[in-house]
Amino acid sequence: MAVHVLAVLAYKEGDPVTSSSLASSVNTNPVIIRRLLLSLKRARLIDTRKGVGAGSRLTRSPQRINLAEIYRAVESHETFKSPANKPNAGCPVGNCIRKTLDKVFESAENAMEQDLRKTTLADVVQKAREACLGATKRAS
Amino acid sequence: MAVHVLAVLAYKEGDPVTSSSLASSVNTNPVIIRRLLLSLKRARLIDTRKGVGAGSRLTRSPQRINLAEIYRAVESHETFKSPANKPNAGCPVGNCIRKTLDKVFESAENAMEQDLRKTTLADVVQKAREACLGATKRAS
DNA sequence: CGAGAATGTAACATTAACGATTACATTAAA
DNA sequence: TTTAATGTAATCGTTAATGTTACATTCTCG
Repeated sequence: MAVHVLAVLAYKEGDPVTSSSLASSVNTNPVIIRRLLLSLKRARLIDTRKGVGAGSRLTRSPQRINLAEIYRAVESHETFKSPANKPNAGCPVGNCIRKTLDKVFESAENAMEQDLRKTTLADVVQKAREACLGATKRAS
Repeated sequence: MAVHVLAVLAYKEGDPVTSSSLASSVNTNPVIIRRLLLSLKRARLIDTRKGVGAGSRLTRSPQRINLAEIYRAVESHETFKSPANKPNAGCPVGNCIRKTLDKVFESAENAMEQDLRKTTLADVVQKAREACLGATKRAS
């Protein structure tokens, strides 16, 4: 969803967009969007202004924003959360496996982010546009 | 958690282990374990026998089981599920972005699995053992 | 062959996370 | 000063995951 929102912002190229219009684009509630925008603002991906005629816009050009940044801004980094369940102290494996797995998972998440880094927001917008044209042509 | 269970199985090298003892190792309920074991059995990673003195064991040596296989067996492949929310038809971006993002995420997930493939169950067990020794030494 | 021990599985309760909704104080531009 | 927008809190519903209980089934051993 975060990507969707940013894609709309990229589409509007610099014009400030309100959370209400973003919400209607994603078919959800403005408050949900605002919470999302807060995360994005914390990550300095967008810029928000308050007041009449206000809204949000990107701080950089879409070519310079990659999906890994968006992922980091939004996700809670708990794709692989070890369960809060403390393992049985009597188990010779349980006690020591946690840290080992954490390392492995961190590496896996890094690999994923590396891959996401290859795609920019501009790429997404452009490909979406192409897909759209294809669909229109097919429908006509 | 799945990895934890399999690590215990690897530790016991071939001896059948009951879901009850696995459950007490992970500090959870036998039924949870049994549900997990079903997934693992479907993926042909383990072999379960019923009846007295029964239990589960690995079908292959731990050197020949990598974490990507375990991930595939257990995870629902919805790490990035696009929200069921249908986008607003009026939004020029929303209509066409879905498929584009799905492709990107699939690629990212593949990257992650590639990374997981580098670690075998045997690696995990061995590293956990080392971590354990270190902890013991530090405590003594 | 029968008893006991284990799995397979269904039904249901509990919990946590997320989205949705409502409400309201705050801010800033016109 | 008015008004449109954000920031934020409180609450509710839904869904998924876990936990729990229960029971039929299956297998092995005596």
